[in-house]
Amino acid sequence: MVTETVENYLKAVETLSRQGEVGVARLAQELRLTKGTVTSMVQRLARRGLLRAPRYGSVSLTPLGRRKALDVLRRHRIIECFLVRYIGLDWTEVHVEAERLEHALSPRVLNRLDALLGHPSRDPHGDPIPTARGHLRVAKDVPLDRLATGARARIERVMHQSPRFLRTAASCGLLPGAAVVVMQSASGASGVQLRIGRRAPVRVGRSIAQRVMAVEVEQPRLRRRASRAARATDRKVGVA
Amino acid sequence: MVTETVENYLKAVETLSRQGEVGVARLAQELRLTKGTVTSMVQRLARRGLLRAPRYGSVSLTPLGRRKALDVLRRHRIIECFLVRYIGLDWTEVHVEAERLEHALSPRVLNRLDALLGHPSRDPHGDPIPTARGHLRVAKDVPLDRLATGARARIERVMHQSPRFLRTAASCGLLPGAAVVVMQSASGASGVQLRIGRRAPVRVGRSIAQRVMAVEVEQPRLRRRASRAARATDRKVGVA
DNA sequence: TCAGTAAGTTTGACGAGTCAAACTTTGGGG
DNA sequence: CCCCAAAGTTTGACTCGTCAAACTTACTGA
Ligand SMILES: [Mn+2]
Ligand SMILES: [Mn+2]
Ligand SMILES: [Mn+2]
Ligand SMILES: [Mn+2]
Repeated sequence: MVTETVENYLKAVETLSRQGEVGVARLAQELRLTKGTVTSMVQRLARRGLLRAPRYGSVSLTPLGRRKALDVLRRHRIIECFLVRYIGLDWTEVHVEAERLEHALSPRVLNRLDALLGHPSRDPHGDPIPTARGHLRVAKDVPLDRLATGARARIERVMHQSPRFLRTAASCGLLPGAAVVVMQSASGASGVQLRIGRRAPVRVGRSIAQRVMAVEVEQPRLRRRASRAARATDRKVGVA
Repeated sequence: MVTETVENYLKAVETLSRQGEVGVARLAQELRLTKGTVTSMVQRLARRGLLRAPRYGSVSLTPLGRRKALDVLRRHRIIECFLVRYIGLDWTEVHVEAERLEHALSPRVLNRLDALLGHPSRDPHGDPIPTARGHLRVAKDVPLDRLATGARARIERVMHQSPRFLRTAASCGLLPGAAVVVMQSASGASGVQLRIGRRAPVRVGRSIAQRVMAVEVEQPRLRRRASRAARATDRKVGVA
């Protein structure tokens, strides 16, 4: 039986592994546990065939483990969509709620929810939702601080789940779907200067710019409508 | 911290205590655990001030324990309403789903859900929903096998959660809100003969009649509209 | 009245999940 | 090349929730 705890470990390995090696220390930090605890748990999961855990090496998911991790991730993100759309929660707060509900949702209910939402492909933060068959689309977006001066781009996702961070991002219009123009690209520690939508240009610090992902837009002068999701969120957050 | 396990114990004590003494054996049966396990758990909960557990006596809830039990029950029943109304699950199946979700719902989400549903006072089985302040209305309904011949009544609730049982009840029209006339009252083991709605009279066995609760209707000839809940359920179950 | 049975308790054991603290390995800077 | 801090592991202990099996108490009905 896969407990809530096990699901959380697997999900953590999956998400951390998208940004480099997954060490015990990193996992321990993510899960807010001690290193010793993580070492022993990781060894047990390896014995169960869910992880590979070479001694002193980087932890990785087996196909089975990955499958289960993506199942959890799918539940998590579909729940987030649902909480925003039907329950009326703010996108800055849904993460914690989903963190608990993701373990209590039967396949039945999940499927109904998915259908009710029209089979969404992204959650409110712009993160892709794994398919029911366990496939996760790889995003080819880039953090704002890698964009060159003059680039035009569309915000794809806002990484990092803390409400503090998300509120800050939202307050300057950095929401999935928003259009941005880079007035002055990031250099040193000074951050990046942006025009977001039709707002006055603002300077965005490195720590934020690193965590907001965007894709460059090819046809900049062609006026595009913001996506439905972006407009809905705008209303919710009170963006003009 | 109140774990899922503890919540289940408290809820079980609360519901069982409405039908007599709550002994360890009865609790063990309800929770599908051994007597020994229940004894020790019940003693721990007593130490925590949630239960009273006199040696060899009947278990009961302290005010604190009762409060927590009713909170869980409230969550359970609101979730059931939600699953029927928004997710489209059948009333015969919502119980198991709610059994897991009831432990994962934050007060925030619960309140939104409650509002979304228009603050329902009963769940799909007709069971009353405790208020947010922890008050549970006492029902003065009576099982079908206590009704006299000629009595006219309205079904209030169908006790017992097994899908098998609920499907059987539904198949002969015994749903909350349905109108019944007692053609022949229960006697011996023979069950009761009923006219349910406008259907042809049927004989309902004791085991069923004992678990379907009804209230006598004063003005039998005054044609009353079925409650909204009853009609919704009728559609779902395919009742004419 | 008292024997048999149902109800309740105790005991000893276990797996999951966790921590603190001591210990070992690894890898990069001097 | 070597040292040492960071990363990883081990050890010993603890709580929670559970079981099986032996034991004790209470009640019922003959
Ligand atoms: Mn979680
Ligand atoms: Mn998300
Ligand atoms: Mn439950
Ligand atoms: Mn119910």
